[in-house]
Amino acid sequence: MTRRTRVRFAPSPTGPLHMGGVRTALYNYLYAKQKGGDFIIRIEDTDSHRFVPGAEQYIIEALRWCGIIPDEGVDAEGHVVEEASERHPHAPYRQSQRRGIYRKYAEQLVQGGFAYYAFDSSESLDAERKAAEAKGQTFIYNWQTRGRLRNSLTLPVEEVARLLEETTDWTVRFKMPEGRVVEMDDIIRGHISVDTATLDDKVLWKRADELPTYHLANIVDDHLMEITEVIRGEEWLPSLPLHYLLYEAFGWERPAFAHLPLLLKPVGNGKLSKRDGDKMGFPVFPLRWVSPEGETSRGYREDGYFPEAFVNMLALLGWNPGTEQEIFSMAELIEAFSLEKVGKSGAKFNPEKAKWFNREYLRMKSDAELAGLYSEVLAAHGVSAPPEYVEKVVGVIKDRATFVEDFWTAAPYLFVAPSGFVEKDVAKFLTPETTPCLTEVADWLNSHSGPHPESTPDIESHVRDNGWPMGKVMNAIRLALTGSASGLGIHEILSLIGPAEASRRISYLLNH
RNA sequence: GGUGGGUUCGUAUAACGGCUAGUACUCAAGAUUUUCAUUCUUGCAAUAGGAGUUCGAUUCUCCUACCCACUACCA
Repeated sequence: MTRRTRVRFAPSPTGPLHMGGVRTALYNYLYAKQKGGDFIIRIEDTDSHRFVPGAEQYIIEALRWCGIIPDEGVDAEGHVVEEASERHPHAPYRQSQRRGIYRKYAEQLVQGGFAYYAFDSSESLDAERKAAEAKGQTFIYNWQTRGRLRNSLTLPVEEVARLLEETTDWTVRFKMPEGRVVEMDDIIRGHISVDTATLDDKVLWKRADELPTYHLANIVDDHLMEITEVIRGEEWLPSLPLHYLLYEAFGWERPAFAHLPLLLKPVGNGKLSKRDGDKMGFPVFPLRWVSPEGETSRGYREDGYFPEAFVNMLALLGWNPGTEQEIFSMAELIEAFSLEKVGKSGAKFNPEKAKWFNREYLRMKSDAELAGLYSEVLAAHGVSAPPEYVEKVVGVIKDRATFVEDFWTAAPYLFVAPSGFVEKDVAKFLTPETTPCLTEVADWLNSHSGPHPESTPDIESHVRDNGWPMGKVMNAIRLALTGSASGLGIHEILSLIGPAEASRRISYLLNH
């Protein structure tokens, strides 16, 4: 009998979730949905020192914006569930609120001889590290050193009992075996083997704050929450042997593992970091983030990206369908996704491609939907216009935009008369040759502004019939209508703003 | 330093061990257009290096180089 697929995204609320984290969540989500299983959110806040207020809410909101909705762990209002219910049987989903359950598992490991109590102070361990460093070596708390350190393996039983009772800065450490090769399998990377002699005795539980470290909490909760596949970032690969050993020590069936490649910065080397975005002018976060210190980082949402485009772009960063299809709805992603086709190497994020995706999605949207979005932008610029008019405008300028905001920057003149003119273009097109033509056109347009608004005067034919130089006159007219010699077709502009307004603008330019 | 992972055009990627190494983004050129943009066409551009296995290697093995991650009482 096969178990129901259950995967989890387990972020640590130490700051905003960056796009790499979103991708990890997305892959988990796609996998779960494809298998008809559950996608669970668990908050791994076992480090009280690094807790950042607002981060947890940010993470949930960011996922929600992307359309990544958890089945379990977060309620309909976007709050992390604290009380168990049928839908959320494993509550609470915040590890800090589960602290009571980890200690017994740590004790169980000690009883079984898989772990031990360590009483070394952080100061003494720091001193060990410094001493080793001075000799050009690295201090490792493991089979080589644990025998001379202060722990339940070296201290008398009574002393251990006393310290356990009377002191509060001790920890439980995993007793990493010294001579074993752990054979592991990764869905993406295949077979991996590691010699435990090179590994250290990781801290599993801290008496000081009565909290587990990531490793223990992770394994215990994944087991308790019946997780079937662990899909996480590549940075966890080095601790996979420990996790294998932990499952073994508990005697639990372990989930399958898949370690995702990292997201790299667009230029140079190294993983994508918060600073790259600020430096190179693209967001690394899904949503804008204002740190408790007041520092602001931009977000894809606020930069005008559609969540579908952002998700689509992210999905293809490290995964491909094996076909040449590039545009995928969430439903199509769920259908096509497979961990086997996830790449092994880190992916450099390309901001240009992200824009391309947004442009594609913008074009797929209906004029009506876009008009609704554009109206908000217009309002922000202090402009209001009838919805029918905005929709017509959108239809005309859709192809020149990547973001909704571009509708405005590409053609503000469809709503407001140009307040100034590009001097270079004025010098080039407002010449003794074109001026009389403009004067004539202004009058001609006025004569067409009256009773029949349905038909737009054919200005091109008019210019041709008069035998004027087409390019020069048309550009002079465009200059009058838009403020510069580049932009939409004259006829299109005319059909939108009307002959009367066009005539007015031409007169204005002539008096300029 | 140690351990692990990785390496196909600038970027993302495709290629049962078998066509001239394909596609998309970017870039360049041309066509179309009253301008700009769009659109269309064309082009530039890659298997990190070296051995080995094989009739044949981008693909499998080994070595080297480079890149990345981890090496905390952080996740």
